[in-house]
Amino acid sequence: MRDVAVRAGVSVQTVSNLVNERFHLMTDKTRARVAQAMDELGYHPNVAARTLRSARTGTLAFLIVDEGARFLADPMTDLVVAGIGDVARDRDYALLIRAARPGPRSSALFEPLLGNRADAAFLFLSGPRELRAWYIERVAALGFDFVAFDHSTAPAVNAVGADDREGARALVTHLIERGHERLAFTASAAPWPMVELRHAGYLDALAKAGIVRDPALEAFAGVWSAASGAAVAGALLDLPNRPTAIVAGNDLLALGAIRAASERGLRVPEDVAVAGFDDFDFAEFVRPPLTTVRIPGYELGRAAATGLIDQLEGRRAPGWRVTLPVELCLRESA
Amino acid sequence: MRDVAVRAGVSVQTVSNLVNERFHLMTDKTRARVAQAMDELGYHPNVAARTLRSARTGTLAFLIVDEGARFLADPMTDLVVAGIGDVARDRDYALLIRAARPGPRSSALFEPLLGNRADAAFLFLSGPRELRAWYIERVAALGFDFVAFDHSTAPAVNAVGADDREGARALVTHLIERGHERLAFTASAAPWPMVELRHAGYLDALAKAGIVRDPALEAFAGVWSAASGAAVAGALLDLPNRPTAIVAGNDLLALGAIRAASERGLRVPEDVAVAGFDDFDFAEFVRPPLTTVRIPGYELGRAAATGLIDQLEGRRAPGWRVTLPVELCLRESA
DNA sequence: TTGTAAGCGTTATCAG
DNA sequence: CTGATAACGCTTACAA
Repeated sequence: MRDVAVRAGVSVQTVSNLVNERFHLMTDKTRARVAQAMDELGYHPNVAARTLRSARTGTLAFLIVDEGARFLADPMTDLVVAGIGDVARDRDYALLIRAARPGPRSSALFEPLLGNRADAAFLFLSGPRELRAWYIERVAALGFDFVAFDHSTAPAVNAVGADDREGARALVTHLIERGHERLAFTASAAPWPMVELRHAGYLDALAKAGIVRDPALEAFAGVWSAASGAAVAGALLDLPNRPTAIVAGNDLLALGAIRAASERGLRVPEDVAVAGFDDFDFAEFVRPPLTTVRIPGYELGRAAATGLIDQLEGRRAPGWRVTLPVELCLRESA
Repeated sequence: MRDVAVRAGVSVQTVSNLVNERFHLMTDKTRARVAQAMDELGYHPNVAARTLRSARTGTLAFLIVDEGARFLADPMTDLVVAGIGDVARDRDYALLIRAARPGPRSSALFEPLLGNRADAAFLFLSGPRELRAWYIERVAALGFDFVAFDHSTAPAVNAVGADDREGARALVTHLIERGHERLAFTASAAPWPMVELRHAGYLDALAKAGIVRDPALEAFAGVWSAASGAAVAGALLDLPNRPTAIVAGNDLLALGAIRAASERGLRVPEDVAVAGFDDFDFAEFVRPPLTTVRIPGYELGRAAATGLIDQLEGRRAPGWRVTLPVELCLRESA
């Protein structure tokens, strides 16, 4: 920066002013001269120095607690990150991604915040509810701005989520209206906030229809993959009194369930109905096309990023929440 | 850090030494005392200050040039990023993601590097070959360490890729052996290095079998989605002399092609064979199960990250390349 | 409108 | 082994 100042024959102060778009503090001529000098020298401001001085990084951290090693291989996670990424880019923020396992309580997840690498954070948490709560309390206690993708938090916490519970309710009610009475629910072993909501909605619908809940039909096992879904659904279908409908925690699991059914010579949806959640790109194109609940992951990411940046820039007061509607996609599988 | 030093009754220098694991520069007793002081004060090193002083960020940038707004919604991209992310985490690097559109040549993509936000970069480029080459030359000229996911580069450039060409050759040869002579090839409108290789392999196999290439059967249109794949494949299937096999640029496109076929009352694979690339999670579970070429995206990411970090840490000389084998997955669709 | 100088929290140098 | 001191490149008072 000093070089630029020298070359343009001004003070570093003026160069700094230009970089920070305080144009009213200089004549147009000066501005042009400095701009030219910056160009000629290929000058680029040093983010570290700026951060050190201003305690502002221009970076947002996406903090994820996930069981799997390949956490970014999950389609829903990706959709959310994509939404955040687009907004961040448009509003000139960088995005830093950091993952931790849902193991022992540790602040390692917050390194980007603690080390002054990021101004604020997105919390995408899985694991037991108390552990999630601990993370949220911790980051709040540290005084950072953040938003959680978790509606089961204190109202003061910024939160973004979809109406998974209502979606599950609608889906299961639909199945019940189609005459199903033995409805299974499957999800991964690792707890996720949205899955808890889906499960709650499932129970809501059963209760409302007066169907007694059968724990044998609720399986929380494996991971979020089609292969895992096939194994879990297979076990359910091998039950002496097998379910007539399987509500899978997401579309990948549903895909596995369809496979498990066909391996057993069962037709979908005639012998067993299968439904999923998320409406991933492939859902409409598999056979039979998947009945599912569309979760607007990309839009969730956008909403979270917009809210957080607004708050950082003083345009929104903390304590906001966003709940996005979901859409029941009735296709052929259920 | 000064607070810690005061509390422990040592100099800041000693604290710095501890933080940087130069344990031989202090007695065990000092070390314990400083560690305790750090703990009590909840001290955390400031990354900006360290970066400013040491010109090292501990951050790697993933730079992607992609047409789509939702660039992170692409499964292959995600797999690669997941592989990078895991290695980065294990070796204590943060990952910064930055995207740009393949529009006018601009250095905006390199902001993380130029602004000293990252030490090195992964280049995941799409777009016309000259544009990709321009980006690579540019970042090389700027003197940063980087690795490209692109084998069509000068040998001095670090590159990581899969053997897409050989995979395509094997796949198409298989189809030809099954008696197909009218083989279509589809891909998105936006060029990608790996797709160029797949297309080249397709042409290799045709040439070897003495089949004359028919440009009418090669469609580069739309985006990487099942819906887009259905449209493109549909057009091909409506041709007066329609192909008997469709080699889709990836599995999503293949899924769309299967849908397009079934909409036209064509059976897969009896009336038209369909094959894809990538072997996404769902490929094995759709109906009919997809014949595809497995591209080890996650492993590509790991290889790139491992190589780049090794190089940064002086354990590998620049100019390395990694080519990972692919696997032909013969299932029922072709 | 421009210039000067202090200081952000580290690390490196060099003397004790 | 420890302590003082000078950078790193920028922002921000405050002075001119």
